[in-house]
Amino acid sequence: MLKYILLGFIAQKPSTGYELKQALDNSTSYFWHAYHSQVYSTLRALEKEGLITTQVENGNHHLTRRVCRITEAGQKELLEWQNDPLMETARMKEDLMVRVFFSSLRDTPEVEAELRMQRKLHEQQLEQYLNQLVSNHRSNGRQAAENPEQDLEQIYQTATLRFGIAYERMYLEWLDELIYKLEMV
Amino acid sequence: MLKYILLGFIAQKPSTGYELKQALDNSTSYFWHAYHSQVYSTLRALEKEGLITTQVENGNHHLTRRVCRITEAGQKELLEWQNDPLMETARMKEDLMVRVFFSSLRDTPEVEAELRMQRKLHEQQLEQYLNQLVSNHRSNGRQAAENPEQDLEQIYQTATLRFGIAYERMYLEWLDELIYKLEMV
DNA sequence: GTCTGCATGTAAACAGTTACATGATTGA
DNA sequence: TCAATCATGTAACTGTTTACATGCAGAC
Repeated sequence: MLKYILLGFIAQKPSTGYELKQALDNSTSYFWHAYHSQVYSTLRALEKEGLITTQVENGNHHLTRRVCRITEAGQKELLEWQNDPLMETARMKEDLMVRVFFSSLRDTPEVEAELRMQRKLHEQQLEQYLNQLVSNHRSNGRQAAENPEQDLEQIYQTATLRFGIAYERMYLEWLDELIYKLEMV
Repeated sequence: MLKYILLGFIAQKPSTGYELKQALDNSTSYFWHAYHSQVYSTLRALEKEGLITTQVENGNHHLTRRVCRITEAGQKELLEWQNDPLMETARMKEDLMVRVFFSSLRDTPEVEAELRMQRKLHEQQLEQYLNQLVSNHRSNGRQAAENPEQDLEQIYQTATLRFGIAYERMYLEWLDELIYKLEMV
């Protein structure tokens, strides 16, 4: 999957591995994550497949940046992937659920403490996403609907961010309900 | 993580790989999934680590079942894992979000069709979880609160199932909202 | 006799994480 | 001078998926 994410970003504009890692952290972190090591090795694989070309450029001073550009084959591959609809749902992997599921032998106060810790983390996550939504809104307002394609890009990118927000809100509600129930026991 | 899930189940009662795979499908599928191949290879690793012992038993006829039992070391390991609280949130990986994020160049009707397909799948998922909730409720009612530990087990297992349900509901709402927005464009 | 369920595994490939490794620039 | 940011990569390991592989029992 990372392959298509990188291809998607590079199709929008030529980028370096470092920039792609930043893009991942800033705009896809609420539905996909990767370490820089995986970014670089996937880029290498993409180049080997002929889907991108890379070129070392000397920026200011002697900073070396390797810029990746999409090839025609890469564009074709991206289109094919986009036109091949998903027929399954993603399988979730949620560490905390595993822990909760097997918590009956643990001391309830310790479980509660863990849940409260998670609550704090998810609260922070939510706040961060909300800030991002506001700043996206501002920058979108500025350069308003120049063409319909840009409009769609905004719709889709906002939609995924809204998913992250909805997820965090659901998570917080779930945590609160469980913490409440445990307090009653 | 699968390691601890298997250890958790085996701690509850000795089980075969086949039974564990079934337990995974029936009761943890909404937060963790594994193929039978991974179950068997993880069991092998667990045995090598001395956390479980396995024993081939002949059931009826000559069906061979390899029953896994937790060792003292295994119990210790499980406890240690339980007492070491999670300090991070799980990183989500959601294939559909990746597709939506990069959908601005696709034909909107095709995106809508894909979203409707996903809607159907998530609806089915939700229905299945709701049925499970009802049947859990029934079997819990029957053998009511004999001891507080069993009570807790019910609370925790119902909580994780409720998480699955809340997730699917949130997902459906999100899909509906996006489909609606795309229809307006 | 064919399909489903029970029951067990191996092997290869792919994806993802952690640790190792380096070095320049900028600002406090 | 110390920390942060920019910038790139490799190596080893672990986790996950897909495909291969087998065989019995019972129902239809």
